[in-house]
Formats: sequence, C-alpha cells, structure tokens
Amino acid sequence: MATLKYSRQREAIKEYLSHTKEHPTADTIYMRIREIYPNISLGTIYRNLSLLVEKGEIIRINGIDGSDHYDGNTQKHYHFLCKDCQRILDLEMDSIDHINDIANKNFPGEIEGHATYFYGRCEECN
Amino acid sequence: MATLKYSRQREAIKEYLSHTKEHPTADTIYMRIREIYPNISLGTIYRNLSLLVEKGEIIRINGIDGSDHYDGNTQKHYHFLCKDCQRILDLEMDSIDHINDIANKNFPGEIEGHATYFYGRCEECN
DNA sequence: TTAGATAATAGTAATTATTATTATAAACCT
DNA sequence: AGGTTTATAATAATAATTACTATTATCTAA
Repeated sequence: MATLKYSRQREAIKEYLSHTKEHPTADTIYMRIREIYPNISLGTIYRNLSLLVEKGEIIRINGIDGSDHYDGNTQKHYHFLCKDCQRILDLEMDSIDHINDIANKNFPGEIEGHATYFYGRCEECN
Repeated sequence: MATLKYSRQREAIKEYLSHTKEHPTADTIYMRIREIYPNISLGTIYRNLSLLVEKGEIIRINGIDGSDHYDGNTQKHYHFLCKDCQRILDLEMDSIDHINDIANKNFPGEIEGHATYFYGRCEECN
C-alpha cells in the first residue's frame, strides 16, 4: 500500500476528535474544521475519517441513527444513546463478552463478536 | 389518530413478511410484492412498513448495514449477521437483559435497554 | 347501493448521507 | 529546486429514504 502523505487537514480532524467527548458526525466535524480551514471539502472529511478508521486511530460508530458518528477514544468501550437529547455518551463498564458464548450455545455457526449500544435517559435529561 | 384503512398492498407486505425467514430490505420486499401488484410504488412499501412497525406487527432491524431490514417475527429475539454471505439469521438464545444492569453500574443516567446483534460465520459458510 | 368523505396509492420529486471524479495544490524525495 | 506522487477542493453521482400530489380505493351512513 502506498505511503500516507501528511496533511494538516487530516491532522486537524484527528486533533479535534482526540479532544472532544462528543461523538460527532462527519457533518459536525466538517463545520468544526471549517473554522480552521474555511475551504476544506466535505469529501476530504469523509476520506480522512475513513483513513483514520483504517489506521485504527479513531472509531466509527454506526447503526445508532441515520449517520455515522466518530470517536477519538480507541479503547474498547460501549456507547449510550440518550433518547431525549440524542447525545452519545461513553460507558465505563465491565466486559460483556460472555454474551458471545450465550449466543453461540444453540447456534451452529461461529460467533466472532457483537455490536451493542445501550439507550435510555442520561443524567441531565432525567 | 385517524383510523387505518384496509389496503391489500399492506396486507400483502405483512403476509410476505410473516412467511419468510429472510430479513428483507424495503427494496427486496418491493421486488417480491411487485410480482403480485406489478405497479405498487416503493413509497407505498416504505409507508406501510413504517405503519406496520408502529403497530408492532413487524420489526425493523437497523444498524446492520446501509439499509433497514424487516422481520415478521415480532417475538423478542436477537440477530446474527454472517460476514461472508451477509445473511441475517435469527438466534434462539437465553436472555442477556442483565447486561443492562452491568452497564448501569457506573452510569448516572437510566439505561432502558440495548440494541445488539452478533456477527461471525454462519454454518454454511464455515 | 350508492354518494360523499377520507385515507391510500402510484408516480415522481426532493432530501440526506455518502462515495466517486477530476483538475489543481501540497508534500515528499533526490 | 525539480519531478513525482498523493491530497485537496469542488462538484457530480449514488443509494436509501421521505415528501408531494393527483387519482383511486375503502369506508360510512342514508
């Protein structure tokens, strides 16, 4: 594979994601980075997000709503979706990897993993 | 809310979903129903799928890939996605609702539930 | 049963999120 | 610095879904 050339646009995206606790969409990231690079293109955002996900430097969260969200925290963790304010929060919790074994009990195939998020009301909306 | 008027198109969608073990997308359903009602509109498919989901007569599976899938089996169950053949299969398994409590342990908000699917290789692809 | 009211449909346009294309600009190498 | 290559901005294209509207089907009650 070709070597990845430096770009300040990509660096700014990575930097922004590593400092926010929000879990922004591509569009939100676009608006934020545009404050620094006013004529950055949405295509650049999408391409670099995919590159960073491939390199394992950020995480893509999908399936929570219509659009993908991104997370600078690459440590394995679960997410919580508040049904009121729609925010995505990080969950610090014990492993639940044993659910793979529960699922595999009566299943003839091979379960490699699971995709899970939790939902409810966050502290502030409660 | 206004009363729901009968329509044979909606009935055909419900009927098809109750007899298939596939977990078709709106587009697949569209192709199947068109065999019976050749000029059914895709908009009709989408609108009726949403109505049936609201009435609790079918289930919408989202977050597995780009498009939503639908399931005529309304009993609570989990799904498995084969990474090889991309099929969605039903899982018969014990409850894992206790993961809500695990998630709630260090969380200040209120966890109401979780959305989970499992992935790996199905029997036939193994 | 049939006329009037209302909801559903087909056909089409619009929207949203994302990916593809391409000419120009920035980064890298020697 | 000059040449090569990758990245970018700008835009077009795509895919899934929702919105709109004139016509048709269903329902209701006389």
